[in-house]
Amino acid sequence: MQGKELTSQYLDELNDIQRKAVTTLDGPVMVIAGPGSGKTRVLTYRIAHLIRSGVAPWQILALTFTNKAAKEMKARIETVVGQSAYKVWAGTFHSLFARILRVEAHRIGYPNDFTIYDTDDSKSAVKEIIKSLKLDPKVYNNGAIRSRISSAKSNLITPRLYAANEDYLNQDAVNRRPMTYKIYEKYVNKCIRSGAMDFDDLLLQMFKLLYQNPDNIREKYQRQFKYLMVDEFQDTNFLQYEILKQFCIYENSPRNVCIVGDDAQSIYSFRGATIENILQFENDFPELQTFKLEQNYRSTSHIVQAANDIINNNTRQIQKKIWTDRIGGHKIKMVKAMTENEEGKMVADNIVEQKNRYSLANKDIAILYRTNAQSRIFEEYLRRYNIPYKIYGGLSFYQRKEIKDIIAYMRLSINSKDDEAFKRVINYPRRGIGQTTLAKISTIADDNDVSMWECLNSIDFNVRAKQKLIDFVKLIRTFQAKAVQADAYKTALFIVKKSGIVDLLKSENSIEGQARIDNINALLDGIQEFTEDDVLDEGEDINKQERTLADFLQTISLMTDQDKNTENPDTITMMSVHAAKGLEYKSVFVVGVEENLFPSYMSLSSPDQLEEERRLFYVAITRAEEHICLSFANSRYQYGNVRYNDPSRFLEEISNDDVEANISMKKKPEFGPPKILGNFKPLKSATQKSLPMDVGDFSPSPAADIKVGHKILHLKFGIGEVLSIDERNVATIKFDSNIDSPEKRIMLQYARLQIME
DNA sequence: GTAGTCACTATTTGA
DNA sequence: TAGTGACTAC
Repeated sequence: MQGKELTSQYLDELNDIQRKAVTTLDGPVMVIAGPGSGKTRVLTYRIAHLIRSGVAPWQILALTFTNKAAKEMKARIETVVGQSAYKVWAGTFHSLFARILRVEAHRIGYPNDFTIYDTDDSKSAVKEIIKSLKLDPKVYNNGAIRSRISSAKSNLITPRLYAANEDYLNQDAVNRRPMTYKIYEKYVNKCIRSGAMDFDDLLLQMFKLLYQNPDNIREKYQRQFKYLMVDEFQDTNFLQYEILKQFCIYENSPRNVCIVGDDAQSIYSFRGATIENILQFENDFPELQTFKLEQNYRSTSHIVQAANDIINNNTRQIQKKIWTDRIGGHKIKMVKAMTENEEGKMVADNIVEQKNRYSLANKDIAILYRTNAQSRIFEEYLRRYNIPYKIYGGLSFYQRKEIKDIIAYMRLSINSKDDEAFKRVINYPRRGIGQTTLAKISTIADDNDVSMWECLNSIDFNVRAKQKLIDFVKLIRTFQAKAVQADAYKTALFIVKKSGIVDLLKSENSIEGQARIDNINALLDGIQEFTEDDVLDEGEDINKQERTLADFLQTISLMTDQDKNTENPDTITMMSVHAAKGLEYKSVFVVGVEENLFPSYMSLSSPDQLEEERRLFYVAITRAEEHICLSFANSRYQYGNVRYNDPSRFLEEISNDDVEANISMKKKPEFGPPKILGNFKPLKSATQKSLPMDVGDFSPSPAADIKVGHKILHLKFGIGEVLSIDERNVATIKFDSNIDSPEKRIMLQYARLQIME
C-alpha cells in the first residue's frame, strides 16, 4: 500500500458549509447533518484534514455506534491519508473502551481478562438472582429487570443510589417490583465475582476508571486524545456523554470536540439515547460553532419535500431546512391493499414493474417495515417471483445455541470464574451433573461471594457427583493449558473436539444436527481466519490485536451479524426501518403504513413516543433516492385475529403535490394481478398448515397395530411412514410435511396415530 | 430424560 | 397465530 497516491483535492469535493465543518479544527464544533447531506464525507475528511495539518493519528479519538460505521470511516480516511488512517483511535464506544479496560481493569477490581456478558448472559444471571431471592418470576420478568438495571447504569445510578432514588423506587412500586433494587445490587456483585462486564459496564467501568484515577489514568488519556469526534451524537446516552466530558473538560483543555448528528433521526430513545445531550452540549460548550448541512444529495425533490412535511409536525426539533437541487423526479406512490396478503402481492408486482421500467437491479431496492414479523409475506411473494432477497435482522450467528455452547467452553477456559459459561457447559453434553448438584454449587457460591468454579473444592459432594466434577475440572484444565501455549485456532479446534458437542450432534443423526455442525465449522473457519490474519508491520491498525483465543473472544463479543461478510451480489434488501438508518437505495418500499403499526400501538399514548415514530418514518422515506412507495392494508392478521387498521396519520401529513395522482387513497382497490403479470394465482400462506383430512375423520389406531412400513396420520405432523420401532416402543416416523426435520421419534403408547389404507 | 401440554406474550435493537 | 419457557407424566 506504500506510495499510494494521496488525494489533496478533497477539500474541493465539499460545499461551502461542509468545507467549513471540515476545516474548523479547534474548539467545540457541532455539525447537524440532515439525511443524505454528506455526513460521512465530512466526518472522514475532517479527520484526514487533522492528520494532514500535523495532528498525529493516535491523538484522534473518533467514536461511532456501529462497527460498520467505524470500518467505513477508516477505509475512507485511508483514501486521503493512506495507511496512517489505521492509527486513528476510531471505533465504537464499546470496543475502544473494552480495549482500554483490557489493560487497566485491575485498577478497578476486575481481572484484565474479564468476560463480556451479552444480553442473554445478563438475563440469565438476573433470572438466577430472582430465583435465589424467592421472588415470583412472573412478576419479576428477567428481561424487564435487566433493562431496568441497564437504564440505571446508563444514568450513572449505582445500586446504592438506586435504593435511595425516589423516582426509581416509585416506578418499581407501581410495577409491583419493589425488590428491583436488591436484584440490581446482587447482580453487580455477581458480575464482579464472575469477572464479567455487561455491555453497560464497558461504559460504566470506563467512567469509573477515569473518575477514580484522575492523575495517572485520566490525565494520560486527556493528554493523548487531543481531538475528539462523536458520530450519531443523538444516539448517545447520559453515561456516554459523561465519559466524553471526562476526556475534554478539564483545566486548560483545548476543548477540541466535534459532534455530528441529526436530532430528526433520533430513533433509539427506547434504549436510553437522549436528545437532551444535544441541548446539554450547547450549555457545556457555549463557545461552540454550529454547522448545518442542509443540502440533500441523495433524493429527488418530491421525496425531500414529503420528508420535510412530515417532520415539521414534530414540535421538538432544531430548526433546519433540508433542500435538494434534484428538482422533479418521481412522485410518491401510495398503495392500498385489502389484506396483508394483497399488500405482499402488490409490492412484489410493483417491484417487477419497476425493475422492467427503470432497469433497476435488485440491490437498488429495499423493503422496510416497522416490525420484523412483517417480513414473511414479502418473502413469500419474492420467492414466488424468483427475486433474490436477503432479510437482515433476526438471530445472529453468534446467538445460535451451538455457537454459544462452544464459545462458553472457550470463555470458561479463559476466565474460569465466568458463571454463565460454567452453567451452560457443566452438564452439556450430559455428564450426569444434575440440578441438585448445580443448585448446591450455586447456593454456596452465592453465600461465599465467589464464583461457582472457585467454590467447587470446598463442597462436600457425594462420591458420584464428585467424580463427575473432577472429570469436568480436568477437562477444562486441559483447555486452559492449551490456550496458554497454542494460538486461537489450535485451541478452538482442540476444544471443539474434546468437548464432545460435535459427537453429540452427530449422534442425533438429523438435518438440524448437521446444520449445527456446519455452523461450528463456520465458526472454526472464522477463528482460523482471525488467527492467520497477519498483522501489518507498517501502518499497523491500532485496533488490531494479538491472536490468542482471549482476543478472539473479545472481538466477537462486540460483533454483530451486520459486521460480517456482506457479499450479497444482487438481492433485494428487507429490514426494519431501524436497521436501515444510514443506508440508501434507489427505490424504497415502506410497508404496513397503518395506525397501530406505524406508528406502533405502543407509542400512541405518549406524545414523545409518537414524535419518535414520526422521526422513524422520516428516516424510512429519506432512505430513497428516486422511488418511494408507501403501502398499507385494510386488514391484517395480528396475534391471531383479523385487525382493521386505518391508514397511518403520517400519510395525511404528506402534501398531495408530492403524491402520484392516479393511485389515490380513495380509489377502489384493485383485485387480482396487474396486467403485466397475466393470471397470477394467489398462493396459500406457507404457515397455513392444512391438515391432510378433516379432523372429524380422525380416529387413532391402537398402538399395537402400528408396524414398520405403515403409512400413518398424525394430527399435527400429517402423513408419515413408520421407519422403525425400537424395543421400548418408540417409533421413528418420517413425515413428508416437515421439511426441516422429517424424522420424528414418537412413543407409540402415548401418540395418537391413525393407520391409513 | 424427554415428548407433549399449558399458559403466556406479543416494537424497534447496538454493543 | 406462533414462539417460548415451565411443568408433567411416564
